[in-house]
Amino acid sequence: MYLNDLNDRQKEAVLYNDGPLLIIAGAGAGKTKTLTTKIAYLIEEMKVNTSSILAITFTNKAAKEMRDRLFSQIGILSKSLQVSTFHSFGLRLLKENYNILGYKSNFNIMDSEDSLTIVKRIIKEMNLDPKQYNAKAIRNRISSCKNDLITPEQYKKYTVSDYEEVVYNVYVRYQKKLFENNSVDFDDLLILPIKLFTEHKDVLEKYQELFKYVLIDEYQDTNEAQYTLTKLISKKYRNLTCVGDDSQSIYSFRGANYKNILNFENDFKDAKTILLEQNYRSTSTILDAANDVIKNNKQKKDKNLWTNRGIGEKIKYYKAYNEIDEAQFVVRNIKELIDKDTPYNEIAVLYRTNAQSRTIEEEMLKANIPYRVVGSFYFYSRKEIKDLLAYLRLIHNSDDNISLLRVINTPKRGIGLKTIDNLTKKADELNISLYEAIDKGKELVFKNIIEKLKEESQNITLTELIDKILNYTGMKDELVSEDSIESEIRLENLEEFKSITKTFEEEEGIVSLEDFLLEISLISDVEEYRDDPNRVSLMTVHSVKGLEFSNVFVIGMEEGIFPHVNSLQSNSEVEEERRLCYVAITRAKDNLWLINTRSRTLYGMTQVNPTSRFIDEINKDLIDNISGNKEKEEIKIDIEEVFHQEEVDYSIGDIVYHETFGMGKVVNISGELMDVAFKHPIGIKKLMKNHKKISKV
DNA sequence: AAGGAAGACTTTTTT
DNA sequence: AGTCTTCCTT
Repeated sequence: MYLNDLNDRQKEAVLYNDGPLLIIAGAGAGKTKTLTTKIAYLIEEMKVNTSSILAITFTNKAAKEMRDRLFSQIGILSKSLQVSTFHSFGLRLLKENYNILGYKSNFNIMDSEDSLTIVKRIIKEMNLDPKQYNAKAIRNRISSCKNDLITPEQYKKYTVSDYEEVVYNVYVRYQKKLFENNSVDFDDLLILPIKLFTEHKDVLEKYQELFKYVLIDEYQDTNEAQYTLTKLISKKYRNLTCVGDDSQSIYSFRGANYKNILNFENDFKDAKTILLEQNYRSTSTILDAANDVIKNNKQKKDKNLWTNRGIGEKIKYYKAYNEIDEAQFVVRNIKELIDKDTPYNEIAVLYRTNAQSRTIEEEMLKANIPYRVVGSFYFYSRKEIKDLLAYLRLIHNSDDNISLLRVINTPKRGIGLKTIDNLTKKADELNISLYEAIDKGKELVFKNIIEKLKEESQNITLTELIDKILNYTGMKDELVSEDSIESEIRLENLEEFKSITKTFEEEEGIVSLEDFLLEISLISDVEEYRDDPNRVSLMTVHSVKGLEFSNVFVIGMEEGIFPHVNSLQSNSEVEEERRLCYVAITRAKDNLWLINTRSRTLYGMTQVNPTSRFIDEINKDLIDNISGNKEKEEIKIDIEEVFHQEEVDYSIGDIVYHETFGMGKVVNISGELMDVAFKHPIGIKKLMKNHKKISKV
């Protein structure tokens, strides 16, 4: 039976079911396979009820992957398993217990963009200088607090500066506002269940009894809130299996703490640990390169990954002239692969930042290669989609002030700032929602449209409702009459959205607006609905985790891109970038290309970046340089061209001269970078200390 | 209140 | 570079 497909270690992991178990699994060591086999074993051999099993992954993609595998292993039975991300599990708990927590059944989930809007409004309301108090920074801070389970009151105890005092006040208002809007944010999906469990022991016990077996994937990426939730739910039966790899921890910016792995044995004294070290994915060349890179990290648990797949091809390194050349090189090579009948879904292009996808996309379009950009921000963040969603939300929950403000004048209805001001005042006075406050004028016309939609929504499907929204609100007319290429794309996107709701309806039977809105807010990636394998994948290194491809191109292997500039100041952040690089390399089964450019235009500035340190860390014998034979020398020359030979020592207050920006003053120094203040309109610039363009005066 | 122009601002990663 | 903001004119 299926156990025969496993190696001894994996088998051991499947068969051990007496208490806490930690599986440390290197990349490609059959982590997911082990987990799914374990679940199959629990169900088929140990006769555990499917509803007693809780399997948690980190991303939707990973959850889908696990569901698919389980389906092929145990068939239809897998459909009744709870396999979800932490956030969607939190959502389930919230749906089942919202009243205990004081929410109404039609609560809604705010995404991070909505959160930002709220923070911006609060900053305005408090009459703060938005330059001094950056909304994004404050939102991130609030989010970190929440993920670390720090309440506003606890935060207040540690405030030392005026700035933090302000953050505290914003935090308090933010929470209040969310609650008033009957809304929760992403972080609440973790925090509220914890609150529920700690304040209502009976509820906790119910769920502990329900989920006798808990399995967590990508354990290295759990943050404090997730860890606490895990501990709470598995405390009674202690059948907790965590799988992870500290070398692949790449979410510390979200509060993930890979030390949760290192601490597992402390937290669960009788825990058993099993190491999976055989890699089934990559050639030894690729694996050696990955090991070469990761061994430069000081913080890690020692593992010895090995493979018997043979040496395979060398890693191909190419230094392009610029980012267009880089993209053309990639496309050229993809074409060659396709000519050799390589399936599209065995090819991936990986990059550090989303902004890099654009050039590749353009070249792919030109070359007529079908591709998909996997990742967030692609679809759901489009204006027309967000507008439509806001209408849906407003129909479902008219207390949702944020959505109302978004669409009350979209398309234009002649409702301006003044009207909204009056409305806000009235709503504040009477302590009612903006929607309720409407009783006259053009805004009443708007309200009537919503009322009509509300009424009609009772008897029609979601897809039909969307059609009505597009018609009644004038969204469609506006786009049709605009008659531009842009408006056409927007219309297409709306059609696409309808096909999503249709799929939703077909898969789930009839879907309520409520269920749809909650589900959709946790899914950032429209690709999850399209299952077309005949396309090349373009994605960030973060979103590729857990996937594998026969052929992998990693672009932008430059200092400042990968590792990213913002990480260069701190050792621990560079180590995280290195883990990220490790993830990128280990996605490749057979062929790996590492690519960078001599010069790159990004965000409107052309920069010349040195080759990524990660390339230098790889043993040269593993790499075949195909940029022409001048390679490494040339890279050296590049560095000499751009940087001073010797370190120049700066201190704050020094006057410097920059060839482009002129005279400036050093205002801050951190590591290899410094902030230099130049005259208006240049302002403060972050610069590399020993760049040739700068000299000390 | 709307539309357009100029100016400012941001540019890591995800649920 | 592209997007978002703000200000000015109509």
